[in-house]
Amino acid sequence: MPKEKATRKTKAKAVSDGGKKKKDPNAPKRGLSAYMFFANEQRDNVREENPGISFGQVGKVLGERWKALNPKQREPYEAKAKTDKQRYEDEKASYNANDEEEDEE
DNA sequence: CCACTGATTGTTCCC
DNA sequence: GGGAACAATCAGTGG
Repeated sequence: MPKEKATRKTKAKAVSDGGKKKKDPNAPKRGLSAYMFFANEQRDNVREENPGISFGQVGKVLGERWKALNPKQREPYEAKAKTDKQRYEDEKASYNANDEEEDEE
């Protein structure tokens, strides 16, 4: 097998009830992924080139196109993802700061 | 120290 | 509103 990530759709039910990776209290939801931004733009383009296609096809072609793109093409998307990540960092910072003390609300 | 795994995010589709 | 294929990503925990 080339590469089968058995680590997918984990949200199904990570650990039964062990409670190993306790979710963060404030959970600074990470920034979006490059794919998220890519989909935001391509979603329009893809649907335009494939009028009347179902989500199943859209999602698939979307992923294929994404990989079909060159690193330089993903640059703008990765750049956005990076920007979002920075936002996430800010949340993480506040989340960490809150951990110490500081009570705003 | 390194690896993995779990959690998250956004799109569209239909119920 | 949510679940599901599509991909990325990152932080925390374990050995």
